[in-house]
Amino acid sequence: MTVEIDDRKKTILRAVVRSFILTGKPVGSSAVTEITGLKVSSATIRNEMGVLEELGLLIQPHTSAGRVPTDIAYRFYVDMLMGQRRSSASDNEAIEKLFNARTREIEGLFQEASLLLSRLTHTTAMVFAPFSAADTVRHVELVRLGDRRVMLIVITSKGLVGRRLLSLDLEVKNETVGRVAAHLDSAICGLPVERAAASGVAGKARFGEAGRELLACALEAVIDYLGAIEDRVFIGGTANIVREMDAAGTEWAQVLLEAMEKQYFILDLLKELLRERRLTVRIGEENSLRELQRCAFVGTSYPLGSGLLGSLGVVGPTCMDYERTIGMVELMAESLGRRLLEPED
Amino acid sequence: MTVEIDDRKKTILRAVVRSFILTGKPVGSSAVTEITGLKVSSATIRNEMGVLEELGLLIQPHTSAGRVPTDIAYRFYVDMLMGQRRSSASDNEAIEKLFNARTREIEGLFQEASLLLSRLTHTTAMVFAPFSAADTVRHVELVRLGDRRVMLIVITSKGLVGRRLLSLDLEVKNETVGRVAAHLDSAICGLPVERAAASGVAGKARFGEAGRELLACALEAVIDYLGAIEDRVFIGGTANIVREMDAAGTEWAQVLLEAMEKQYFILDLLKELLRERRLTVRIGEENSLRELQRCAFVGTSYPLGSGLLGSLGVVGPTCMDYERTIGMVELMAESLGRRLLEPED
DNA sequence: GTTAGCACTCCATGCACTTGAGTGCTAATA
DNA sequence: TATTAGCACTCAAGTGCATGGAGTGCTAAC
Repeated sequence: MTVEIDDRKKTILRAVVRSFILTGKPVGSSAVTEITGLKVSSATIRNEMGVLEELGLLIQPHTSAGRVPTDIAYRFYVDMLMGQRRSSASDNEAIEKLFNARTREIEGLFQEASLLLSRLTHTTAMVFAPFSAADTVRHVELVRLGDRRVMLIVITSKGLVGRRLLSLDLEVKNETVGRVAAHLDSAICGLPVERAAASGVAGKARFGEAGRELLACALEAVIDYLGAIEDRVFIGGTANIVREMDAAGTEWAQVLLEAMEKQYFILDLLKELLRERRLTVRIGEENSLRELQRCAFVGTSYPLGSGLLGSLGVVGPTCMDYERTIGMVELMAESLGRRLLEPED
Repeated sequence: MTVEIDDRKKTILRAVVRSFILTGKPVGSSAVTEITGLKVSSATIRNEMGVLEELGLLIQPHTSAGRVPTDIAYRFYVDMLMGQRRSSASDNEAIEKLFNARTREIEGLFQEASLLLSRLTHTTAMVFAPFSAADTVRHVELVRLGDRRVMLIVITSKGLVGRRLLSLDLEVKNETVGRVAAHLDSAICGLPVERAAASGVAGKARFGEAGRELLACALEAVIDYLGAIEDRVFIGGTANIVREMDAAGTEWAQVLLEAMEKQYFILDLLKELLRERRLTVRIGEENSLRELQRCAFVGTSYPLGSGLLGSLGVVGPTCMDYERTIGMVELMAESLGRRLLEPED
């Protein structure tokens, strides 16, 4: 049962995978002879390819066609046959350019990272930035927008900002809003979440009915914000789904696009990477998400500062250029991490 | 030259448009007879359709096929033939449900509005929220994230929040960051943008070299933020592009998806709506954006509070259900506006 | 173990043919 | 003068069939 995969078989398999990735067409025995330069006839190659088919590494779309790699073959290729991870100087340059702007909004940075990664790899890229576990409140601000409408802004000790729109039953005056804000700010600043609730309501007697409503409402929203994990996913290059997937039909592309739009769906995948802490390649049915079982996923994690990790990855066709894609993902993770950390760390 | 479009021609045109929207197939003369119930033979209908074709309202895909409406026909339909704008009770309910949550992050509100609108209309929806013209600074906060990394947070009088990541050349201590923040906050709070720059740098002598660098850097970022118009576009339902456009080829869908990803591209379109201040329908080549010239666009504006306007719209195939789409867009604009304004306004 | 040779399979292409939907035209009709 | 029945015509789409070619599997010889 245990058939040895000798060097020649490896050479042949490598040739089939590379050729198929390049052309997208089934690879015949004579093509393999040509590519590999092996000093054997196509008949010998055919025999070998027959064995590889029995091993489940190759399949024929139909009897008289060339061979196509299976998911297992891609896995074998990535694990054993792949060459050096590639990234060209111009890619490096593009990434450098992205990161050397001195000041920039961080959301924009992640978004552009995902767009650039998708462009460089011709896939759909996603960058996950877990902003969870914000421990204490640094500043609370209330902004009156109308008689019954107030905006709450929370800044946490980690520099996260939350906004909530509060709709009140009673009208509040500008002055009341200011007093409630000051009270709230001084009452709960620096406190851990679990104690904020109790401290906030203390001293509420000082306010009128409208003020008390605002205070309760704002406090609820603060706790809600702190409790909710504000994880953000940035997705770029969704257009590439259509380009790469037209072979598999438009229906398929649509399903994938919908999955991308429901970001929480992708979230689990990216969270797993945080646990893995190293480059991960999932090919075809290795993906637990059904939507991705016809795709390949390449992802890794990156340091986000303060010991936290983020993750990023791309989704593309199983016949992607693994060397390049893996190289790009690693390069982007490294560059992004470097940008977010102090040089000294 | 001026051929009268009499009632019968209108009836026929209406039937062709409705049938084509429903089935997507060219409409023949006998089908029109059946739909309209006109007491004339199909030959008469043929004659009339011939005239409508000469007028540029109908075309035949090929000689022996039925007729298909042109963009001009859709325009005529929307202007003259369309029935009541439709919106069902269940649609109303879905929108109500979206808006009756008491507290909610405003970004999330816009995002979900675009998703819901896209689902209800089977199109790609976009909601534009112009947060520009933030006049004064309400609060400035600096958060130290590392030795040379500080996050700047700006809150404006309108409740907008800006974040910028500052990378410094010199190391700063926590205490310095706090002092600089306090100085900056008291110096520029409440000032209009144009005076913030001058006031901020005053008194910088109090700080050490690192502090002065931080101050300069932060001030620059504040001004940058206030100057930059933080307009946001929320897009939902991009998957529908693929579903609706498969007839027109995948290449087309890809172009449109890319345009959606470059949001600034869509921005001009949505900004125009702010000037129009009423429901706008652009069919096919009426769209100035080349990417949309095979689509129809339906959009309108909505009140954002403080006299500001936002806009929203959908992009779909020219053969969309105009009654329903227009109804939905209007309903959503109205509901969103109502949610954002005080009931009293 | 390798190879040449050959029969075989199956896809793709092109061609001829049919079918059906729908038109345009014309001459008769109300 | 508007309408209509009738008919010839057009064209897309589907079907059946022959052909070529790419590629395989098998076998017998090396």
